[in-house]
Amino acid sequence: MTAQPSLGAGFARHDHGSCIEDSLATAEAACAQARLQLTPVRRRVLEILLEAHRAMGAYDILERLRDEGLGSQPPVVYRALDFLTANGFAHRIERLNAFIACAGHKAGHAPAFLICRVCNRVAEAEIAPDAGELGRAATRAGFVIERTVREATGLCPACAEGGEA
Amino acid sequence: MTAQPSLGAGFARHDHGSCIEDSLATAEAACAQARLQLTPVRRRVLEILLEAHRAMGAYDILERLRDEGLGSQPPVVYRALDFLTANGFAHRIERLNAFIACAGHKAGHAPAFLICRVCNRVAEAEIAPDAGELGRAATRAGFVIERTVREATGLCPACAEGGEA
DNA sequence: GATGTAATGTTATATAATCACACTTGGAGT
DNA sequence: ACTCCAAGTGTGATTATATAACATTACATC
Repeated sequence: MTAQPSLGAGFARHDHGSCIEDSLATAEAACAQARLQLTPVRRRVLEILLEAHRAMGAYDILERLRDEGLGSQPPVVYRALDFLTANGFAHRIERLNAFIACAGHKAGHAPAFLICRVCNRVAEAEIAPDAGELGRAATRAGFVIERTVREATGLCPACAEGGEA
Repeated sequence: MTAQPSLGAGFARHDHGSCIEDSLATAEAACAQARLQLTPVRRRVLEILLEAHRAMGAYDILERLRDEGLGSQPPVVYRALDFLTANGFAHRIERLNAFIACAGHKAGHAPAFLICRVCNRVAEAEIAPDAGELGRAATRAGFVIERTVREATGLCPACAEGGEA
């Protein structure tokens, strides 16, 4: 879980600098709208996730915060991450016990993730909440879905092409 | 993660005693076939999972093993779980950091899970490997899927009916 | 019976997450 | 201005989950 420079969402290159600013601005607007407080710690954690543009472990983030004097104990980062994930600004990747900034932020969406096991980059894909066989299976079983986890591990285009494994 | 008596797969009642025996027999046959060793520890861990018939944490299982003198340190249970999951006899539920016996065991299947957040029971549903939007998203992105995680959290029929939350 | 491989035993440690409680701050009501 | 409350933060300790590293055993094969 080392921090490295990165390419983009969907494994495609894009204008990274502006995407950070845009996302932050969107988050700020959304918070103002919903009377949520994007406090310094919360804002900085989101920013760190946006800059990394890949999944980061809570303790990796904490290390950065510590360097910057913004907090030094685990609860600091976990509280910020709780806030960010609860409000859709970031997502938890269960498979990695890690977190990633939300790409796109449409309210109430059900994201799916493609995780490259080599370069560790993560792409986010939008998916209808109860779509697909998971939803059908739930209906069949009389199960009420509240949240879904859809994560695929494998090889991203770049890593699949180069020496894979 | 306390062990409790339970009902069944798919949240439906079924003959539990025989389902344990059947699954164990199937596992034994499969191991014999594939020249895999279903050693005492491995067999017992599978049995524990089958009896619980719900997701169990590794340390819950370890506690049982310890009581029975079958092993007392974490690596014991993790190695057994690695074996069982690698060979399709059990599955890891990422969302819960827990494990569950496989219901059905068809080779090379891609299971999905319905997890009740109240009673903690888990139902397993069979799903085509790259089916659905996750597969389509991967194709679009040029991503090679090796493994998928599909887990839905919510309310099982019984808990949805009674006082939910 | 020497050798190789798979499995197990055991100690220590790494990694992830939460609890519990004190403190600060900024607004609402008076 | 004062009190109160709620949200957020600081901090130390603890719990939960998982792996590393290395010694030992068990068994098959030659």
